[in-house]
Amino acid sequence: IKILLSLPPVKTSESKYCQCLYFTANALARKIEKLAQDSWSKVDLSPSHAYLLMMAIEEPGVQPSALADHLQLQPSTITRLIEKLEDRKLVIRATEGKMTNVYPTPKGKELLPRLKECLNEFYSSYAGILGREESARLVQSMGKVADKLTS
Amino acid sequence: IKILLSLPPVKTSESKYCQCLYFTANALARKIEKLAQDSWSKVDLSPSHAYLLMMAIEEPGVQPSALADHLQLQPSTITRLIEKLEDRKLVIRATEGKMTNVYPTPKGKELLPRLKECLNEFYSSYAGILGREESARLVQSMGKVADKLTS
DNA sequence: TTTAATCACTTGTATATACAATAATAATTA
DNA sequence: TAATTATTATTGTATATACAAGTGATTAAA
Repeated sequence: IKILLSLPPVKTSESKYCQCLYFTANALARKIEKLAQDSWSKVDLSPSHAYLLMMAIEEPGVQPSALADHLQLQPSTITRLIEKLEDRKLVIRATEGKMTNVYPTPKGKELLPRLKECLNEFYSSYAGILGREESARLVQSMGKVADKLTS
Repeated sequence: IKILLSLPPVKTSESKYCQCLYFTANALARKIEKLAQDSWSKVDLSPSHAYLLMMAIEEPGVQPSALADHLQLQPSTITRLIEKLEDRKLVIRATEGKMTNVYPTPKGKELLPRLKECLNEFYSSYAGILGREESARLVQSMGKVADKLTS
């Protein structure tokens, strides 16, 4: 007789090194990344690309340095993200002197309603699992901790 | 007169999208990753390589699948990590049929005391910033959340 | 007992991100 | 005003990880 065991995945909290912030933080980030990717797959963008595009729509002409600050990524990463969005004709860059401004194209702006849908879907997908309260609490405390670690 | 402003970095909790679990979790994970990398740079290993090596020392003959479970990484990632440790003569693989066993080499075992030092340094580095209590609480709640997201 | 399914791992390739070095421009200082 | 320094962004390269497809080895099914 074949027993379909289908072992449940090892829980993060039961992993041998679960008490280590390193694994826990990374494992959590990867799971959230996956949730987010699923939500934004409908517009065929990675979460980071989608957020960047949304920022460019909300604040046309936003500069890479500001994007780097808000998205908490390095400038070089921002350059790479913009390049891809430019390839897809969703934004354009206007360089003037040492400054660069990023503007959404009409095609990019058209995408806004769908982007918002994805955002809502993503929020719901974790709020639905964790509850609104716990989600908010977690985000808050992770934010505070991240700040403390910036020393 | 030159004013040395040296602007403080934008705080995670003040970022435009700070309320979004996506950025917060990723930003936190990246900061912790960096702390961990600093701690293990003394043995010239990435945190993941170091943990894998420690597991192989603690449990000689451990299999890639078990490593994947405990380190919460995909099997292919484990293969890559082992390859590098093998290149550096810190572990060896013994393949028997479809199974593979990973053993530390003498050179790998010698490294154990230094690995433990790094581990302690890493723990101290965040416990020193966050406090033991808060660290433990955070790890716990992140672990619980990660489990809930595995659905 | 041959065939099919499953398992344990590996390989090829892709993504997300970073660091270090560079270029171009702008702002300070001498 | 010429020389130096700082700022903004980009490029080349590297790391950490994943997914999907592939390879043997084993187990189950026909």
